[in-house]
Amino acid sequence: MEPTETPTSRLPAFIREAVAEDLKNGRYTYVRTRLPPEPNGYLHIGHVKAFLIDYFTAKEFGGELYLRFDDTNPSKEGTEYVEAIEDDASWLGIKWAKVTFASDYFDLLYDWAVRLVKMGLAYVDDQTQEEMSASRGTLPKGTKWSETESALKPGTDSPYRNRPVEESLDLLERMKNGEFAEGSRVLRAKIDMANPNILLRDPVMYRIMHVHHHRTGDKWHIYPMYDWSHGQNDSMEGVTHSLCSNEYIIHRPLYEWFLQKLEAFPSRQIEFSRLNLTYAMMSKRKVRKLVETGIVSGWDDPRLTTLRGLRRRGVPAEAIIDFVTGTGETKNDSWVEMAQFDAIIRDTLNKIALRRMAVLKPLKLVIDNYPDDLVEEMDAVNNPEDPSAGTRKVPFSRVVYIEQDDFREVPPPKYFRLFPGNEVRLRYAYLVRCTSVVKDEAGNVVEVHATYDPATKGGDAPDGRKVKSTIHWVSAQHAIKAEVRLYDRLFTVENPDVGDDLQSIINPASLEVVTDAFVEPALDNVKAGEKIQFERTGYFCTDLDSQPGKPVFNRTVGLRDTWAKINNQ
RNA sequence: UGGGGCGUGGUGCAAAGGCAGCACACCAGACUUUGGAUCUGUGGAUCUUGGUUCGAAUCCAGGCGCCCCAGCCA
Repeated sequence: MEPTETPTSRLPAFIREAVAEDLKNGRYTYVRTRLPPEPNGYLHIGHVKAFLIDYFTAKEFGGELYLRFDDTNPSKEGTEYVEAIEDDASWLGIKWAKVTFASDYFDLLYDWAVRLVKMGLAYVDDQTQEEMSASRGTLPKGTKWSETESALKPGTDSPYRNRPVEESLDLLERMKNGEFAEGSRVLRAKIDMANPNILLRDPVMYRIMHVHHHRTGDKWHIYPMYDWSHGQNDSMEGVTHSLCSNEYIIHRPLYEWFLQKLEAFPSRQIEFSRLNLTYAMMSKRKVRKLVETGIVSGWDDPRLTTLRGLRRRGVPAEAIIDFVTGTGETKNDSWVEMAQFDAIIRDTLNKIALRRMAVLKPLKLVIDNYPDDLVEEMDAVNNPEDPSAGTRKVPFSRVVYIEQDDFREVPPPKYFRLFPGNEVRLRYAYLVRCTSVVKDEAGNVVEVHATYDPATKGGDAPDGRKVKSTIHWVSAQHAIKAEVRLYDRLFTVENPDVGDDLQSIINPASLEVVTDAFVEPALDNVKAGEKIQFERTGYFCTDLDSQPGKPVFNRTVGLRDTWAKINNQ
């Protein structure tokens, strides 16, 4: 029996310790976490870390997880994203106790805001956006922090800051009812315009938006800001631990201020560092631009690190989870190398992918002494890593296709594959020796001739002689034509999130479409999403574009290629 | 002359005052019916200065570096 993995190995130590301590000292008697995606785009690998931490924290402590959509900005959000996010998260294997929405709490949240106004802790401000920005006591955009001493400068109070409570109450009600134009007024918390933490300089709670909401329709004309929603929703739902990325550290004092003033259930915010992956684009805005400008084929383009893209490329959910949890979670800013992700994908696929033979760049090999009309069924292993995957028959005949790369008329040093006079093994078939080549007028090799040793059926020589190389092949008369999409990294730079000229950082070789590959007959009827290893080439996955008799394969990741390294030296 | 966070090989993570270890990457070799997988080995790190201590990556003080914050985004 395999030892089952302890759930503790999936959680960052500092979070586990903090939660355990809260339980031990009675701060909480149970654990509840929440997953707070904004339904304004598709999930990418950067989100997975937060998902997993929330999920495993709840799981490890016998608590529960809520999936709560942060739908506080209807101008950017929509139902299609809600469905896609639920679908992607389910695919990852994440389970939640229930689905909620920030908008479920709009009524209660409004009541809480009224309470704060009545307590003299919030007020309606009539300043323009520019006035507010100027009075915050900071410098215009573009100024470097270090270039100024004015960052010290406290903000100045709004002229509306001390208006009567009754007046604020009336204006807030009318804001809610849609009586005022967008941008004309906001509700602000009354905290401290001189606070060194800018978020505490009377933050905006509600802004006016005459926008249709995908769940509440036209009921509301004001919508809450993140800071005046997230913590309150956590509290309303009885969330104990609100886990988020480091960028929210400076929001924590505000998070706590609201809950203390309202004497509400004291949810606790704990932060961790977000996942940065080299060569991956994490900015939703920029990914959207890639999709909209047609640089990629859609949100599920296999070159994207969206969950949908990874899924279509053939990356198993298990590999994503192992990768993200395996990178370890700390508060350190970090950049994980894409190579590490590739290694885990290979590792996962190595155990489960069925082996098949496929020739991507075909070269005809004629075995002159093999009978013209003979076809033999060769026994081939489906997965050497997993005997239970069984074997299959592969037809062999006089003319086969081999990879162009597996033949050189003039072999470079350390090249062990086919060249005139050399003997190699055709995998699971025979030892063959190259006898001659046929060239076209331009001098290109278009056909290779060889002879086979009938005593070596299956690949072993009775006299015990060894060959240095085994190459794969597909019988020409049995071959199935296939399209193969060779994906490579989308960007030429490690951090594609900086800069705005997308076109200049796109890897022109990120997709090579091979339309006339040949694959063995066993690949005729594979269902979409099937994980296959093309022997000696890489891991592939059948694409949803596959048609009967015309399969399409995506390269998930190449095999580790020692020859490529030798070749480069 | 603002506030906050973070500093361990190339990258990511361990080591909770006691031999600085693991994975990926890199290099060398063994084995191999995938130049895959597997196995073995090499090289390489505690930001810095001082202090406490028999002993410091770990504790203390100063310095340095990187990151986040001035949306009516989340």
